[in-house]
Amino acid sequence: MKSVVQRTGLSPHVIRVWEKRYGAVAPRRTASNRRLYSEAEVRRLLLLHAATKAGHSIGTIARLSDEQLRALTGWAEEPAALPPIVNGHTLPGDPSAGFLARALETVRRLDARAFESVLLGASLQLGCQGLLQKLIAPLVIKLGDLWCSGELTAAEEHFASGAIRNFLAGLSRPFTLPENAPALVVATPAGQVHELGAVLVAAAATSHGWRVTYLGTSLPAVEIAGAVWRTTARALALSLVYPADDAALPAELTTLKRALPASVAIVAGGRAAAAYRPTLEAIGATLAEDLPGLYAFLDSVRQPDGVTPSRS
Amino acid sequence: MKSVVQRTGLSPHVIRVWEKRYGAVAPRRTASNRRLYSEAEVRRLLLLHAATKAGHSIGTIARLSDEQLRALTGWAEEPAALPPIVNGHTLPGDPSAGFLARALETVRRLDARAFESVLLGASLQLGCQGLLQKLIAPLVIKLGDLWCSGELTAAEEHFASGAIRNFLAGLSRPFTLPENAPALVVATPAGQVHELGAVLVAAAATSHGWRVTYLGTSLPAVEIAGAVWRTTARALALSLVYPADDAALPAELTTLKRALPASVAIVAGGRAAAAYRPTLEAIGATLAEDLPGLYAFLDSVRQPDGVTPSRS
DNA sequence: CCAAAATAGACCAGACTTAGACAATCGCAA
DNA sequence: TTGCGATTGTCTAAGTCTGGTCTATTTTGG
Repeated sequence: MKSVVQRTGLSPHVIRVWEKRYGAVAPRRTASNRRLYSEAEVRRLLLLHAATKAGHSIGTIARLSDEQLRALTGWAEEPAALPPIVNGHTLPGDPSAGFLARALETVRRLDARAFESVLLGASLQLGCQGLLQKLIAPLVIKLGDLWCSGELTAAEEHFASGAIRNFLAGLSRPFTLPENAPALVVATPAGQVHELGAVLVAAAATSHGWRVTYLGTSLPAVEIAGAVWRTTARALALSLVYPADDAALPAELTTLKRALPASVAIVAGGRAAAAYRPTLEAIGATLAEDLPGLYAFLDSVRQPDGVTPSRS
Repeated sequence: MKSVVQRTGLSPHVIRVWEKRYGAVAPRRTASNRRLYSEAEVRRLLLLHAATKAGHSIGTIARLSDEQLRALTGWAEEPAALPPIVNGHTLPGDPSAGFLARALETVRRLDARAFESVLLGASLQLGCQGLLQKLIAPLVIKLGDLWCSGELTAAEEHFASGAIRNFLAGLSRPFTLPENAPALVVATPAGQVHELGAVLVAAAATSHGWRVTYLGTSLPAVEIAGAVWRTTARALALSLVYPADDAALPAELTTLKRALPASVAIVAGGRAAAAYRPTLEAIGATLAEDLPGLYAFLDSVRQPDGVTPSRS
């Protein structure tokens, strides 16, 4: 099972040597003498790796308890288990370092692998929800800011878009949803060209137990409404990012409202959502400022027939 | 009944060995000792195939129950086994035709999970290359046709785009590229709004051992060129799908050519590529009609300077 | 008689295990 | 500063385990 253990970012040799010389871990063995690591041991190895990267020598920390290690590294929470398929490496060097800054730096370099590596490290350390709220959401906002002020090129923005999208797709895959999970349609109305917000919403809702139908950017109202009808969705999420002064959008939104089933709740978010507040209020949409706001909306809309097994 | 069992994508040898060594299945026998598989056993073999592809060793999972296997693979629903063909000899020509039809049907229903299920089943039976060449590529073309003729709504097109994109992202993730893999930039020039072709190219190139920087749709020439410079890419792939009569595109392409390093090879593909042939020839771009064409281009460009010394 | 399918066994590539050697690096004493 | 030992990561060699493939041979159905 060494290949699975590669998700610690350590080489097989190192893991064996740590076990033999310092008794850092004591994995079970199969009948044929192969090492079998428990989830807890994998996490312990991650902790040890982080601690050594932070400067502690392995010989002095190998026998410490998990609690002591956590205190040493400053890792707050048990890292959430990740999709076991990942084969990437390169842990976060500094537990305290800003993932945001490193993510931005990799975007600037257009280095997809390094970028994914940062996201992976963050997801290990922060957990799925933490990743979304503490890294992805701020990152999306930051990218939007930089793009608006011209400090980010279109290539960089597109690149980050695609990379985040792909990563979140992989993150959402392992979620097994109950058959009766409520359905949500995520889209951006015609004229809205930025995808990142919608992607973020889709991932958040999926991790929150919703069955998401993602439609992407710039769809006419009729199309969105049709999709809602066809998927019998309970709610519709709209991402409004740019432009913030589209004269045609209010009409689009009212058309959309008219074409929707009356029972469908609408939520809108994104940097430009506030700019369209009157129209949004007119069509009865909820405004979600941030991810907690989105979660609150989703919980309020989720009906009691589903038992809401929330994942965290 | 072994030929019918090929719909699991496994070789006859493997199926027999799994049965003999691990007791994975226990098919009934005819009077003359031939194996007779039930539908449930075929599905079980599919599950086992998926699980082994996901990295689990057959020896440890062969005795698990179907439920455990489903949990392991994350397949909520019954795997999309192949056409329910029975004794009728409908087999050899195109096992992919069935997948294509079913994929289209799930797109029509906007059912993301069913769609993924079809893609997953196809990837098992056809393999990675087969999936791309026999299902995804035709599917992309078909979707384009339907969209052009108005038989596909924008919502369906967007939905399929996103779903395929996500699936291919997951498919490419496990690839571990050598450090010196040649780099490729994939983009569509300004004005080109269809993403699917570019996504397909990106996945194909990744699976072919290239380090891909994916930039998405509708990027100005300067941006694309800048990305090529920064990633020190050896080649650039452009996807031209729609529109086929953009008057501004030739100028865009020549600008692009001028801004690129001279050593960078350009390849163009997509339904609209032929329409811009003169311009493409003028800038020295290769025209790739299909995936084999793309592979040929990639192989011809891959230089021997990185001979993979296998030691860094 | 031939194609297809069955069995038993050989075979091979790759991954894993152990033991030990080797090379950097660091701290500390002279 | 130099020298020396301890620490720590990496590498090699030889043997084992695992799992897919292949061959030889026999049986069956058309």
